[in-house]
Amino acid sequence: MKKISAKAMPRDEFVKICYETVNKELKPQYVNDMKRLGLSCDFNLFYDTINEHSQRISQRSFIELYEKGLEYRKDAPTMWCPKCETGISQVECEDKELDSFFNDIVFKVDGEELIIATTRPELLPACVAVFYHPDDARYQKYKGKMAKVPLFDFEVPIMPDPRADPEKGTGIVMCCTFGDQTDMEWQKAHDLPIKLAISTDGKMTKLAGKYEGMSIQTARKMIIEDMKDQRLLLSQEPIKHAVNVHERCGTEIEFMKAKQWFISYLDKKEDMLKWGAELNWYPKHMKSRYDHWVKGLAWDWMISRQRFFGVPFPVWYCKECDEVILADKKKLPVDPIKDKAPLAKCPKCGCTEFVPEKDVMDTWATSSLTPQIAAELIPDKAIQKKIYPMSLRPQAHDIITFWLFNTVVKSRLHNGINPWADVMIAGHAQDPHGKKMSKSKGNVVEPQVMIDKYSADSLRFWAAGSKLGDDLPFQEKDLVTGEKFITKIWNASKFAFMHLEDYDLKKPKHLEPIDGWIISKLNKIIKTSTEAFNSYEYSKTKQDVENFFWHDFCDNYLEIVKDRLYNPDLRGKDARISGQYGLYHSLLSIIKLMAPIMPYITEELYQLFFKEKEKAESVHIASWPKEVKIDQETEKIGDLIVYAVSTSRRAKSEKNLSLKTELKALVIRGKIELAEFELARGDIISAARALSVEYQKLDEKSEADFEHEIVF
RNA sequence: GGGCUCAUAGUCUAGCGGCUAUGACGCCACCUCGACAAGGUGGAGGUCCCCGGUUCGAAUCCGGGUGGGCCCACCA
Repeated sequence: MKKISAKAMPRDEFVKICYETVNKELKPQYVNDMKRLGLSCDFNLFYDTINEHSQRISQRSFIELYEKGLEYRKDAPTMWCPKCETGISQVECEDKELDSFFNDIVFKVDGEELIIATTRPELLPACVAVFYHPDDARYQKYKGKMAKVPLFDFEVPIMPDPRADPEKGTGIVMCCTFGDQTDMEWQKAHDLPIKLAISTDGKMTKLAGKYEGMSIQTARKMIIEDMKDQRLLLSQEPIKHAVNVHERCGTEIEFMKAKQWFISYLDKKEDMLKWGAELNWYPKHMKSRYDHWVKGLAWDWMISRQRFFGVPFPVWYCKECDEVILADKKKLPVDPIKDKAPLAKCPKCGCTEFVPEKDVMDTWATSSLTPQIAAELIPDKAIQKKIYPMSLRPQAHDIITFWLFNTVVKSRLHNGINPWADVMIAGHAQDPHGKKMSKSKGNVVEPQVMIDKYSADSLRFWAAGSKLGDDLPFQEKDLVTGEKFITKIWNASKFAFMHLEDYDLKKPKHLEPIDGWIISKLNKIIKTSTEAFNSYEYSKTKQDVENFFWHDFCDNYLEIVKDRLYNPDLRGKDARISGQYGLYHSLLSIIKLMAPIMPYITEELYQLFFKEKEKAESVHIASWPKEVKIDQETEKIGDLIVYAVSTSRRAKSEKNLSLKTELKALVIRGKIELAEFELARGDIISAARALSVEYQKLDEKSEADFEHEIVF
């Protein structure tokens, strides 16, 4: 926060401060944040929407669309903050509940009283008409008549219009050209005169007569007082109503008239729907937001803003005839305020003086070009072609209607193609109560603080925890889960590496059933995870891998394979190699599957051990694990081992005994053949700590798959 | 007011026609098992928001409510 006002200095100076803030403070901070978050980018290449490169492309876009006849400039109402004295866009507004009064004031028709309710009596001098609903019987008699405006004593027509709500106030409404959105629609629809009662600095204009120069609030008060005195104000009803205020200063916004630039696209709604349908939406339902937005479009795209900082329009106007003079496309970017127009005289009238366009483009006019801006960072045209159109736009759902939509529009208008194939729409982190985080509510959690306190991996682990597109409430305690996962995978890897020191990557002559079991289960996880990632369902991958790692791999597999790894003399060398094989491949795959979600810990483990055995320098460029085959028979034997182990654990736990307590005898019944059981016997004895293990085959028709008896 | 979406243990979440409803945090009991007590084993805790309907069978599908979220519109 610089706490400076653009009004207090020349534009040059203000813009310079903006540049310096962006380049020296914000950009390094953002880049640092992205690196810490673990974003994998080429940080030598970046754009911001205000640097020369982006300005050039943005201005070129403006010129090209103008040449295609897709842009025009005309008078239009614009939202205006009288305090900041600037035009503002809709995104800069917010709703605020304010106390106000419905004032019943007296208009006169042929000497008779006509009562109209208004919250804004100060706009009376700008009154241009009075409306009632065409079906409202009460007011039919006024059709075609004139109403005399109180205090100001001029007459305005009384007309029917369906936008007048019979239920509101007295059911009859006054229209002041720049009162609100509806007032402006009326102005357009009935071709009413344009009257401005308020100037750009929020003061009453000379239209207001004796109230000229007063602030809006003072004028409102004075007019109410005067009407009371003259018995023109019948009553005041206090109401609460929502008004649009400028989010920075909380000032009620006004509407002003100004010349604005538009991109003409309202006639392309059908095409827009087709363009949207050609995108692959993840998740699918997000497309409706796009469709709904397109169907509801009512205006062309206004791209000009009356602000100081932004991409300038590459435009001058002839001082005499207002002819548009465009910049030379080869000399972009230009700032018309500083630079000279490319012509000596106006081609239309010959005038030699030009007026620079002072407005700047709305930020979305430039942000909508991000695919082109990014692609053109690389000079090689062949590579540019590879990059644009792009494969994916990742973004959140709140800006589908502007960032996503506008980008599609620009790409189509310029090149006739969609900017990307897929769009992945994520949800938002919310506060612990499911509310949107916002500075004004004071419920914002800074990711950097959480990364400092926990880690980027934990934060990412948490963020990957909800379904794509769903919002996710943030609670700090949820980051503990990620921390625990990191510790667990560190410890499990430490154990694995210890036993893999002498492993030469060879396949064992005979694969023990539990080793085949973990590999087969692993293959299932690889399959589902790969499918999930391909449709951007990262939360499914996260959950599958988490469960597989923690329960199948750590709780069961490691405990069972341990004995063979520690005691090659007792269990045989090849039994140990079989364990090493299962251990190596399952852990490596877990690390690879988890790498996109927890890039730091997985890379650390890869560097510590796997790098010298595998070809790739980093886990993040290593080949994605391939599924081999799922072995149902081996899985059945493995399941029986796991059953035997967990059933003995439960028995010990129920007796409050240590898990290392030895069992005198363990009887297991299952559906596998005795010969198959013999392959599993060794692992069961060691993992269950049973002195003797007996197997009995269950009848195929038996309801239970497994049974057991335990003697302590 | 409109669109989309969500509702599952104290909290967060998975499942989206058929197992005893998943996992995590928290809670309780027990356990120093040669990776890990930042752990292990087990346990308690749920009218799967409400009301109807379809179905042999609904947390899951359909209709109607209620509540949350985001976006849009309104705001005389």
